[in-house]
Amino acid sequence: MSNLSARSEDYLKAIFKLQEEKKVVRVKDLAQCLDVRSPTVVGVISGLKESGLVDQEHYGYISLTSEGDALARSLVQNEDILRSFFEEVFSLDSEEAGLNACNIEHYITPTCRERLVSFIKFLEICGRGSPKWLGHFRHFVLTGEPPPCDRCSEILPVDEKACEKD
Amino acid sequence: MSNLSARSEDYLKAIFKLQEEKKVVRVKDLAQCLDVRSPTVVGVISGLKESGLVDQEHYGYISLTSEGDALARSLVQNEDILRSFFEEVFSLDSEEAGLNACNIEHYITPTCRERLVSFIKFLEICGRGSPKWLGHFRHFVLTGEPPPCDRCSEILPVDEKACEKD
DNA sequence: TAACAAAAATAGGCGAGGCTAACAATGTCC
DNA sequence: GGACATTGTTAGCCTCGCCTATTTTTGTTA
Repeated sequence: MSNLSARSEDYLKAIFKLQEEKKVVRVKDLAQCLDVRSPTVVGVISGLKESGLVDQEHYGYISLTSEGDALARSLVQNEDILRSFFEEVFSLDSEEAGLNACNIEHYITPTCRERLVSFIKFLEICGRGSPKWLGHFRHFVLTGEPPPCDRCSEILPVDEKACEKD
Repeated sequence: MSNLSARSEDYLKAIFKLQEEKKVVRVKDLAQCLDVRSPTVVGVISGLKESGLVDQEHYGYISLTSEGDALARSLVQNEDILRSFFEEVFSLDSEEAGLNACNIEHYITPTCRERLVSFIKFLEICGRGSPKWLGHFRHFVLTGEPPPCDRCSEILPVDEKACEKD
């Protein structure tokens, strides 16, 4: 995808996010954010500098090159798509959705990503973000009770209508 | 999850799968399957032996201990769940679904896995594997045309019924 | 401005998971 | 049973991403 290791992508994403919220990014911030020690950051950053994705002057702040920014932005975007999916469809809480999204983001193929986007868009179109069947699924997850559409598709048109109201 | 690196999990899964189809597993088979050289396999396997997950006598065949077998089975099962999801819900072709599943399997949290299982079960219950909305989604993915349920939920009960027939 | 605190960089080490080249064991076939 | 091909192992090296200990630079403050 990006020719970078998963870990380097993590560093790039972290820089991007920190830049948004803090304006300047220091080695120390990154270390804290990624839960590693400063020398580790220095090492990885030096690789990203060589790849032309990151700028930093000696003992100075860290920033993304335009190339690095574009890449980081797309990675973060992928992560956001995944998080939305996990939150909205799978009803994971924000933290767990984020964890899954962050870890998985490196590995999904472009088509898979595209399908995720489509799926979320589909939800929007077909039920303003939450079509009926999704409510049924959430109910199923929480209670284990089979969804009402079960009955619908087995019995009468009358009941189908009832289900739709559900 | 398993306290093992993602890569070690790959080796374990590969042994499990090869064992199913070939009965005996050799270093060479694993090397081919994982696209690495024999010495690499020997190195990783030696770690798995120390962890008590794999058995092998000197210059002999490789097999899973009962512990290794149990672990590998659960990993492969997770992978299968993901593949089903990608194939059935996202309409990815078999190969791409497998690729995503294999790469992602290491990273999903237990709750996320559970939701995947629930989701697939939900599809089974609510439409014998393929409820109407899923057909609509597939159509949406292929053509970009908005799903009919869009119209349904905006207009009249009569049309709702029409949608259900769709 | 000199001293000290904070942050970044360097030096050097470690384990995982790759590799090649060389060597050892095993199996097969005349 | 000896020769040779196949396969597994060992040795030794590399990169990545992590670490601790130490040094260098920068910033602050008396």
